[in-house]
Amino acid sequence: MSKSSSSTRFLPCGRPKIFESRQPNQELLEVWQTQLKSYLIAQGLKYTHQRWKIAELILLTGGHLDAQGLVEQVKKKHSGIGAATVYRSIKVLCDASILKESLTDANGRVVYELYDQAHHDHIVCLDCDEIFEFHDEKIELQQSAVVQQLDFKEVRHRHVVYAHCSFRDASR
Amino acid sequence: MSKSSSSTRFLPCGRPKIFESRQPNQELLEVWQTQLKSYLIAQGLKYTHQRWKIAELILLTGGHLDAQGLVEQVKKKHSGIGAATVYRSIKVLCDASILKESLTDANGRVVYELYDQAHHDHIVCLDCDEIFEFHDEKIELQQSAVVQQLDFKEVRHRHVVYAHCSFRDASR
DNA sequence: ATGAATGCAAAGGTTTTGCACCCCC
DNA sequence: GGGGGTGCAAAACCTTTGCATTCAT
Repeated sequence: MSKSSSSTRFLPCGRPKIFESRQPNQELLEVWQTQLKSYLIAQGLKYTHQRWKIAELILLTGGHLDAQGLVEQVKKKHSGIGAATVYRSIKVLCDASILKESLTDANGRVVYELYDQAHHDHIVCLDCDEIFEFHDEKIELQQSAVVQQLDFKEVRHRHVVYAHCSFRDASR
Repeated sequence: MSKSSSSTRFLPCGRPKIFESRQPNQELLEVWQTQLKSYLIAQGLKYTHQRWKIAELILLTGGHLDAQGLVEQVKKKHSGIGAATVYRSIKVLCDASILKESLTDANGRVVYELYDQAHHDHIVCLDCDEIFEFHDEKIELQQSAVVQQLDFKEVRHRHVVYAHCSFRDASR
């Protein structure tokens, strides 16, 4: 199907780009579209062109975006859609379990990502701002133990490591 | 010295208040004042009344404050000091290793805390917004291992658990 | 048809910046 | 005395809100 992945690509920090951003195929897009429609109908809300275009853009991007970044992307591809609609849609998409807040980036902005993923934590590359995911069961278990011992009931957590990339060109 | 700690106090969520906020004594305040002066001199910057008053207020509060909260506290106690100076001072105090960003609270605001502390992570109580600290060596070690294995060099991390308090009044 | 959603613009809230004046060294 | 620091106000940003209009059902 693809003919382009033979040569290795690199991130700005020099790291080989191993993980391609998720590129949902048409089928998957339709699954999500159905999910959005169902949610909206169930809530007595309306399935609008704008809501789907915004969701689609997020799904196709597949990565990590802050609200402002999303506004810009939307403006670029769908100049008719206003910023207010993007902000309002972010909330709807979070409620619809299509989007979720994932972390606060190095600039203090909330970053959103697709909801449709197993829990993971993040590493923010300080050299190229790329966001990587990791999941470690030992950490999760130990965290649960600690929180429980302090008599809390966890709702959610954010574990973000800000780090330099070992691949960074040493001359820089 | 104190005559007040005989009766247990409670946080808004119902949890007994075990940890009193650090109340630096005069001696400690002077240590910090010296540290600030040294830093400023070393950088060719100036030790001003405002910078010290802001630092002192943070030190006396001892807790977790966001920028806006600090502006309000400063306005309350030192009405002559403007908001711009507070924002500018936060940066200076972070550079001087007196303050550091510690976490993002439940409202998405950056919370600052005293730098002069061993590393720890945080639990944000969703019932009363109080911020608790924890430190767990197993988690730290495992995190280092994971990050290293992915070829990153950690600069800092933030591990925040948002949780409900088991002490919360069940009737609420 | 009708109530929700949208786009626009205005308002809100927070943080930064420009500039004249002030004060620490 | 001179250069950084401060206060004020304005600007810059990001996000939310009000309202007339449009659109999905």
